[in-house]
Amino acid sequence: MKKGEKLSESLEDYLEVILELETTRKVARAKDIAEKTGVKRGSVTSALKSLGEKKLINYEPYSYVTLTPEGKKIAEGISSRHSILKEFLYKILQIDETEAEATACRMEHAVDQKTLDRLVCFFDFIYKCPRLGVNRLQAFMKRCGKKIPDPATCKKCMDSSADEK
Amino acid sequence: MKKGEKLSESLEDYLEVILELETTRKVARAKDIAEKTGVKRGSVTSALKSLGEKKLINYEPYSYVTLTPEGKKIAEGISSRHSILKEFLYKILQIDETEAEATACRMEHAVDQKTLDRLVCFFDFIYKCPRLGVNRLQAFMKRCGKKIPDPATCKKCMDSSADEK
DNA sequence: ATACTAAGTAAAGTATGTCTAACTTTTTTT
DNA sequence: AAAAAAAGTTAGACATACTTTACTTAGTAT
Repeated sequence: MKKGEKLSESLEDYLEVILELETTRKVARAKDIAEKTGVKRGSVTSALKSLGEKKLINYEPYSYVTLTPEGKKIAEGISSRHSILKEFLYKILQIDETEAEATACRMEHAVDQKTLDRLVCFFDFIYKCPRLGVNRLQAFMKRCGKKIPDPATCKKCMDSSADEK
Repeated sequence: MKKGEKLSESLEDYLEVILELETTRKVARAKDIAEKTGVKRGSVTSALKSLGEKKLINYEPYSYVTLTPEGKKIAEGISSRHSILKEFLYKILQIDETEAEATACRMEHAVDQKTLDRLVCFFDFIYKCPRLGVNRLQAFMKRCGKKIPDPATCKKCMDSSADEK
């Protein structure tokens, strides 16, 4: 698996699921992979063969699979993308958790490393800038679309202490 | 084209490009579509047939194509997703324009309407909240990863007027 | 230990979406 | 108006990724 070649979204999903299963149940079995990814068992076999050829998993027919170091690195990368995106959707945009989860799943294949780095940096600002106050943003997002603060509200807010709710 | 069925990423891309060509050159021709999408002419023909069957474009062999009202609605939706995502990447995360463009292209197929609505709402806060001051956030993002403000800097910022650079 | 059941695999079929190469239609040039 | 060029189409091939059905292997229970 050369660095230049990039995995299909489908194979990325398999790796992510395998990592999750390895973590929660020690080993990943085809049946569980099928359930988690929502595909049939037969499809899993093909995917595992493909991942095995790419040296991303240790695959022996009729046995459970484990990630190779290379595969694990990739899986962890995807998982990290997922978490960061979900955090943005859930914590910043205040989208409900289930939906945030699903959208993060779709987005995780589309973002590159730079965007993620920037997102993390962005979180840093949002969470730490005392002038902003993350609660203030979150409160605004929660009533998103309902009403935009009028100038008077803004003035009041400006005069208040930064750390308050 | 029922509301429930959703287009493949590929077909979404074609619609988006067709809209763009209709806008900039009045009509969309297969050759231009091929260039914009980066596929060969033969592939475009197949895609156009498929879009034609779905009543999203008016397709007659050997003629240029136009979007049906339904197709236009979808294309505009995708285009809007693209713009909003690009704005987030470019204006907020301060990713350079070319890269923001490319990433938005990949992400536009993954986000749903709710996420977009929230993003727009989020922009509203970021741009309008005088306490935050969008310039402050942008300045922070520009030097992203270089250094995080120390408490002293924060204090100084808190004491300064909100609208300053 | 054998028979049963659950899990895994294999093969054949479907659907997308791409390419190439040959062919047809349209447009342009002369 | 005929020839040449450009644009569009068709057909066959390939890759991915999925399903279904039938078969094989592994694990469990008696």
